[in-house]
Amino acid sequence: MQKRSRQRELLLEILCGTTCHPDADWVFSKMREKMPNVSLGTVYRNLARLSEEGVILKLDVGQGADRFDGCNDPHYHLACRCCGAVVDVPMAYTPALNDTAKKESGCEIESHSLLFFGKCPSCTGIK
Amino acid sequence: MQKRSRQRELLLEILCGTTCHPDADWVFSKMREKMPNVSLGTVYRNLARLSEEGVILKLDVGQGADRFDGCNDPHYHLACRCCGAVVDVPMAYTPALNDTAKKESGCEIESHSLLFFGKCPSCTGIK
DNA sequence: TACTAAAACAGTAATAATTCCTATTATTAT
DNA sequence: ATAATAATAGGAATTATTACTGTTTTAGTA
Repeated sequence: MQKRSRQRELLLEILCGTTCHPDADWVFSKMREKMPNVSLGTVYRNLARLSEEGVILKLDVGQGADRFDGCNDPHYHLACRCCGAVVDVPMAYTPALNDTAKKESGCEIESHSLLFFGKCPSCTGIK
Repeated sequence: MQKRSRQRELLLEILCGTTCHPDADWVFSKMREKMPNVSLGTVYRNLARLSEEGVILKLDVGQGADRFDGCNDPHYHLACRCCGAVVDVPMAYTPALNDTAKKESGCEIESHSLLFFGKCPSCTGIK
């Protein structure tokens, strides 16, 4: 039987209160500000659980730690190669890509992830 | 000044001789069969170098070790959630996705990676 | 409110994947 | 052949994450 925990609720509040797509360590620091004894294991365990439940999204951006997104509508992201930021890309989510892949390959396709690499709004134009 | 090495040449020969999208450790084992003293550091260093040079592709499949592909034409992959295999998805590479993302976000987009999750041909139909 | 079962936690150890370091070896230009 | 330096082998170190264990918290029940 599933039980609530103050730790998980705080985690979700913090994650939903930012748009920075943080990693586990950032969430851990933020949680420590309000709950000084929370442990990193708890952060990882709850991030894993919430993403398995579909409450949050887990983003693998190809290098460094996994990032998480409190907004769970499927959508796409850009990883900035200048500053490392991960930002939302406001283009339509395209489930039809799954159908195309299925038709071409004959495989059962369940989902996809599309990640762009480039420069985020604040780095665009520099370097 | 860049120098050739027998290690790097063997690595490339092995990677181009398989379609299994192996990880560093698999490449290391195969190399050891022909070159028993090769070190894992050398494998990692050359995989990184060759992928930076664009000679091979580095694939991040969301869990476990990075995978590598000796075929460097941009193309898409499926990660099988049953057996862990990574297989090519024979659908057209779509650079237009970059243009769409650019138009919608105003960001500079350099590239994208599209990864499907589902079942590979040998696992399709089971479970 | 008190009691109990088990879910969740804190703190720590362990693991997996990868990178870094240093002395030695191999490659290439002369 | 010699010299300069790129690359290596082997191992240590780092990073991100997971696993373990004894304690605390939660929630159902009396």
